[in-house]
Amino acid sequence: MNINRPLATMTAIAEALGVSAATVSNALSGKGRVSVDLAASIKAKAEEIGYVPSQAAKALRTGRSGVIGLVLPDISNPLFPQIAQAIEHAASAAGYAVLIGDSRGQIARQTEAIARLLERGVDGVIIIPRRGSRVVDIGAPVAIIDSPSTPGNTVSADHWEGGVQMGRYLASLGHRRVLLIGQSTTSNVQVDRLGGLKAGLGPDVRRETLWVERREAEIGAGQCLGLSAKVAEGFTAFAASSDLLALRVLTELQRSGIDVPRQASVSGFDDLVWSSVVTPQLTTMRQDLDLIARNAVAALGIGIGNKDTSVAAAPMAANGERIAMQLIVRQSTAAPVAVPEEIQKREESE
Amino acid sequence: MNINRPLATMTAIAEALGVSAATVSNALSGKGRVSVDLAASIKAKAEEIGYVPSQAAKALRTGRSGVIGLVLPDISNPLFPQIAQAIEHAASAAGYAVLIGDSRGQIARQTEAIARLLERGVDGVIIIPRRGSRVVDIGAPVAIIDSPSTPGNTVSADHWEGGVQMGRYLASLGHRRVLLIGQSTTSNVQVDRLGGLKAGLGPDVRRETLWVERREAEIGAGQCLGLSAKVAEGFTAFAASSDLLALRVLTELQRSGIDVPRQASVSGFDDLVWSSVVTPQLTTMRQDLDLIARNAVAALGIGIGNKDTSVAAAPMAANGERIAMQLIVRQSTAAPVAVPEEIQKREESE
DNA sequence: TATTCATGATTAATCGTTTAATCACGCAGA
DNA sequence: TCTGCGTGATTAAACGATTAATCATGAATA
Repeated sequence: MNINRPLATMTAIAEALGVSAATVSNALSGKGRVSVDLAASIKAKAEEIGYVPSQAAKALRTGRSGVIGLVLPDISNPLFPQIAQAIEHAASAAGYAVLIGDSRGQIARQTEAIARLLERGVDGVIIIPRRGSRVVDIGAPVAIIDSPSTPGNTVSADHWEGGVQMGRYLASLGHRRVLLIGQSTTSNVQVDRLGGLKAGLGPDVRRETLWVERREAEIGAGQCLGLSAKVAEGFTAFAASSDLLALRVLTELQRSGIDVPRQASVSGFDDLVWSSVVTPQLTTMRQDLDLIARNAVAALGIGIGNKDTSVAAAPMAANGERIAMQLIVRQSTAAPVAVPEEIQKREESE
Repeated sequence: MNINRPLATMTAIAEALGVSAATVSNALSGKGRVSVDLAASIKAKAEEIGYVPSQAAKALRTGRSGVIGLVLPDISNPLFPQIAQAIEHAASAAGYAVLIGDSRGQIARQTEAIARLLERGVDGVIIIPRRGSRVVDIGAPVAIIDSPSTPGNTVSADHWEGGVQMGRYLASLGHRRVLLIGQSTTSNVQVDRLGGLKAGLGPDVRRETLWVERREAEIGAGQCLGLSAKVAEGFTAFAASSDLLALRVLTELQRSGIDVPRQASVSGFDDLVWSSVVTPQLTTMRQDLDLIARNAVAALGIGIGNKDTSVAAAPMAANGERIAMQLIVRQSTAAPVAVPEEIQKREESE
């Protein structure tokens, strides 16, 4: 395009204006002492020749790359696009670029992925750890987005409180028999969400918990979870710990000829992209990912500013910010139809 | 962790062994002339002190950052996780790191996102352009993953041929009345897929095309598409241009009390994560994203090797590799039930 | 007139690698 | 003995920005 692009350096500006490179640097950064008119003409010249600072040189000199790493051990996580977008946005607002760190779904490679990022000279790392895996000290600023109940967590949605909200909402609709559905008990996030749900539903609501991973160990993966039987038992609401699970629940119920939400309500968590395209649209809890991302980046920024990287992680781990979740009511939840008498009786006698 | 980490430089190795830094560089890169035993002891020392080359210094000196940018204009694309993972893997195998470029869903910001990546000194950019947006010459190596029918496309799945496969499969099941469902006519990918579907279904199959975006302009977003009416008309198969659309179709049909696949078959494209968790599991076409990613990175590698970046894009645009798609048959498709007589008659009379 | 001081700009070193150019040295051929 | 050459290593100059230290200049003060 332009032959002078590689020449668009500070020295080039300096030579063109007959000043020293240091002056150019000072003018552009506004740090040293430069007369206003010289600074103006330097900036004009920079603009004119299309000057773009060399990140490599800056990184070499300052020891900061202006890049942070983002590690998502479970990249198949459907929330990934939204998280990545939120982090990228927050990071670029803070002047950072984001490098992808992928551990290819294997927990063991999480450390390896982090190491690769560190070799690339990232100034810090944001990690969304896979279910319960611990992050070792890596000698660099780290922000962990997991769950408030995870030790070392830096910032995350308040999954418990989100569960409470959803639980209260379902109870307020009149549901008195709710099935809580989680994928795995090793996930702090899911445990929190279901725990919150129980608390929110209150003591007057009967509930049962279904852990899909455990059930699948018996019946085989991908099999029906036997939800229509639960409806027959009198369950009127199915609260899943994630939209993915909610989707599974929704389609299984529909397949069994159960009308959602008339005969059974279904709710999820995360507000994934498809939540609003399915019929009926899914009621769910949304995380404020933008806010979470901003906090994570901010926490990192503090750490990066720290000279001593080995202790930088300590002050950050202290905050453990928890971000409120937002209830998104759509079509998959409604008040239950009148409970059949025989079930109501049995329930009372129990 | 170790105070000597910042000291783990080439010069440190050189001093420790009493040789020059140049010799260390030669030994480690295997380029210059170094005696085998000296090289061995240099490598040993490097290992010992935990030497990690400074990417910044290397980038400054060589003019190559070893980083490529990945631009996904529509980051909410549910295929993003898989694409990102594939690209990251292919890139790291080729010695590159991947920087996220996000245009926040806005087509106009695509160029802006690319510019930001370029400022970061990326050696090349992989772009998955949003529906039909053109990529301007950016004076750096670019690989475009879109559709073979897009001018400038570098590598992509053979969406048309994938459509043909799916069409043949549906026809072979015995479907004679198929509804093709796409989101937007501005997407080359979707147009290709539906075009291939038509070709694959052959002349004996009656079909109609539903463009959701167009329909929603009339009925409003998120409304029912009136698919049960189509079933009543005699349509036995619904072939969507993406899994997201297929999911919408599936749930709408189920909501209407239509049994999938007994009364209607549903198929999608992309094999997204949820395809196998819904009930019934979705029949779909899978892209070989790993192969696509490898090709894209390879194409970039060629370009990066080129000194003259302004013409580097030219030889790459020439290949336009198309990667075969793979049919994943699951539960959402089956042979149609016998067609009701009156419909069959009407069809014949038309 | 001599001293101090603020201002504005320059010098030069530095970050860690790469690489072309150079050098020292021993050995074979003339 | 002198020249030429291959081998193994060194020198030194980049790459482009940052920054502490220095310097020149003129105005204000003693």
